[in-house]
Parts: sequence; C-alpha cells; structure tokens
Amino acid sequence: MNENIKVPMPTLERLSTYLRYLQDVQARGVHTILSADVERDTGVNAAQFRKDLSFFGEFGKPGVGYNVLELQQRIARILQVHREQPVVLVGAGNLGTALIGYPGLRRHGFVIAGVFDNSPKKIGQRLGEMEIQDIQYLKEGIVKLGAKIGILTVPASEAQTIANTMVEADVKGILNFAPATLRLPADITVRDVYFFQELAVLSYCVSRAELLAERSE
Amino acid sequence: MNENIKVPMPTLERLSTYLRYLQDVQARGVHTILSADVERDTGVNAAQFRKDLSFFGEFGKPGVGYNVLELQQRIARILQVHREQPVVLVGAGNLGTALIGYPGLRRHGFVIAGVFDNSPKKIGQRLGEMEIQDIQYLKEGIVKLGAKIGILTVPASEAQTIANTMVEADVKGILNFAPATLRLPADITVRDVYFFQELAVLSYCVSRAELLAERSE
DNA sequence: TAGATTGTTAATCGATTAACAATC
DNA sequence: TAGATTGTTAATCGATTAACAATC
Repeated sequence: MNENIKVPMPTLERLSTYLRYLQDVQARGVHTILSADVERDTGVNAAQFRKDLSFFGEFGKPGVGYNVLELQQRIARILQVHREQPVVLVGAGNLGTALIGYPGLRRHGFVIAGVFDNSPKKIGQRLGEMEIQDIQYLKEGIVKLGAKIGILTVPASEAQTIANTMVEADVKGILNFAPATLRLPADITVRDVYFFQELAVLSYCVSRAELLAERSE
Repeated sequence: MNENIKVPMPTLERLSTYLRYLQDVQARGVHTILSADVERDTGVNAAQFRKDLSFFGEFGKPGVGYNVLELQQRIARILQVHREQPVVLVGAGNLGTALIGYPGLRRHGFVIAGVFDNSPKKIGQRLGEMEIQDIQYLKEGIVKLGAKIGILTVPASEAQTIANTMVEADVKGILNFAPATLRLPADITVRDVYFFQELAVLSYCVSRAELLAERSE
C-alpha cells in the first residue's frame, strides 16, 4: 500500500459493491469470507477483489480469508460512510422528492440536511421533515450546514449556475441528475446519473440481441 | 466499419452524450460541427469521438466536419431511440413514481406502457395516465405490451424474482435500481443504477480532497 | 489547387487477471 | 508441518489518444 497512490475509479466503484455484499453475508451470520466467495457471489474476479483492497492496506489472513465485520468497517471508513454526513439537495421536483423519501440514503449515512428550489410555489412547503428553502439562500445554507456533497435535480438549463454556487459554498462533490455537462474546477468531483443514457444503452443492446436472434433462425 | 464488431461499452455510453450535445447545438441553430467542437464542449477527446463513430460507419466529410441533423438522426437510429418504445416498470414506490413523472423519458422515445406492484393498497390506483396492475399478471402484461425493456424499482429482496419473470416474458434489457446483483442469462443486458455507490464515490473523493487541502496548509 | 478535417492505424496508457511467493 | 489463501508481481487485455494518409 502507498498513501499517495491514485486509486482507479473502477476500484472505487467496486468498494460499495463489496460493502453491500459484506452486509448481505453478515446478515446471513457468516463471519469469514474468501476472495473466491466474492467472485462466486458478485461476479467480481477474485484477484480483482484482492487487488482493489491492496490499494488501501492488508485486510485478510493468508490461508484463512477475511473477517466480515472488520472488512466491512474498514471499507465503510475508507468511503467515509461510517458516520452521518450532511448533503444538500437542489431541485424539489419529482426526482428530488423521490430521493428525499428514499430511506436507503440515510441508512448509508447520507443525511439530506437541506432542500432548495426556485419555485415560489414550493418555497416554504414542507417535504418530509424539511422545509423547502429559497434557492437565493443556497450559498449561506450550504455553508451553515457544512455540506460538502450536493445533489442536483434541476433542469439542465439551471444546472451549471447552481453547481457554481455550490462550489462557492465549498461543496467538493456533486451528484448530477441534470442532463448537462458541468464545467467545474478540477478538484471538484462530479458523478453524472443520466437515465436516458442507461436506457439508450439498453435499447441498443436489445435491438442488437434481436438482430442476432433473427439471424440464427 | 464492420457489421459484426463488438462495440466497447464506453463507446456506447458516449453515444447518448453525443446525441445530447447535437440536440444542444441544433437548438442553437448550428448546422455543422467538427470533432474539435465536441472536445471543447463535452470534454470527450476529438480522436475518441471519431473513433467511436467509426464503429458504425462514416459520418463526416474530411475538411468540412459533420452535419448536425444527419449525425443526430443516425445516432438516434443506432440507439433505436428514433421511435417510441414500450417499457414496463415494476415497483410503484417513490422512485418508480418519479420516473413515471419524468418527462425526459417519453421525450426520448421511452414510453412507460405498464406499471406493476404487489401492494394491494397500490393495485388499481391511478398513476399518471396509468393504472397500477397486480404483479401477478406481470408476465402476461409484458407479453401483451411487447416490452423488451423493464425498469426495476423494487426492494432488493424481490429484484431477482421479478427479473426472472421479466426474462420469461422476453424482456432483453433491465434497468435495475434495486441494490442487488441480478443473476440472469448472458444474453440479457442489465444496467445497474445505484445511488449509494455514486454518493460513496463522492464521499471518498471529498474526504481525500480535504486531506490534501489540509496537508498543503 | 491548397487548406482543413476526417477515418484509421499505431503507440500509449491503464485496468484486469493469471501466477506465485509470502504467510497464516 | 502441510494445506490453503492472501498480497503482489508480471502478463494480458482493452481502451484512449496521437499521428497521418485519405479525402473533401
């Protein structure tokens, strides 16, 4: 392991898969797992799993395997999901509302601590336990909450401006649901979730599968 | 170009980015673009863009560039999003409801043609223009609609069973929002959308950025 | 034609996986 | 100790990008 090594993004993405898997096996009362188990149950190659972990230290015992609870706790700590973390959400439309109502986020340590919108109709209304705030106060609001992560569920046309405000308020990571390419400083991490892209990929693969099926008839 | 060549997944994923970009520039009244424009505006390397397209044929004129409208139409056709396509949704919870209310999907050709749930409370209720149907009739429903794409917004514990039913009904692609690893035949395409993973990656990157910031203080 | 940009080949880069020495 | 599995190195595989001949 090396403190300063750059961790590949695919490795980072797999960490949460491992975490989920560890929670599953723990719920089943299993205390020790092997990298071979991970491969069998998640589809991730066993060497891949060991290599991924090696970026962060040593986690297993040769000849024995991995302690489920310990591995779980250490991965949670690496991802900083071992404690609650305030997150700000901008855009109280359908999707934003769904995310607030999604219990999975809080269960994983992400607390939506503030909700903002620009619609006079929505401002002041309650949404779950929160009151929708005027986007005009976004910057102060984020600073006060100390949120370093923002969720963007606004129309594409507003995404860049709001993202800029978030960055001014010292947000360092943005989960972007708006179908827009955000231009932000290099030290800001952006994750795009783009439903149309997912469906378009499916659409391509499905049509290709049908083509191949026809051909073999 | 070669009819039988396997298109890399990253290429496929970028196609919808290109499509979005082309719609943007078309709305601005631009008729021709260069691969260099794509790089400037989307961040995708110009050679990457040209290489991606080369899997599907020739699209531009050397010395001139690409016709926006033509390129748009041809990519839409490759992705099979040039015409409406029925999609079935299972799980009428918060997220499912949000997706049904999301106008972006229909605008891109994906019509949610059937909604299913297992909750007696929900079955029979209206949701948008549709009535929530009993999941018991899922298989027949999918066959009747002719849906080849399914959206799964159910709890993880039910995901595998429902996915199996979808496949029995000849669904070929599944957009899976359930935090579960689906085990399906190799010819079925699955795209996982996993919010916690996205947030966990952000969480890691944010904490790392803060670490580096502290060190340089 | 001269200038410009494509499509494609070749070089580079990075991620995955196989193999094995270290170690429990 | 013998057997088993890890952590890590080396080999493979695939994707990105630079370079350039083809072509408008």
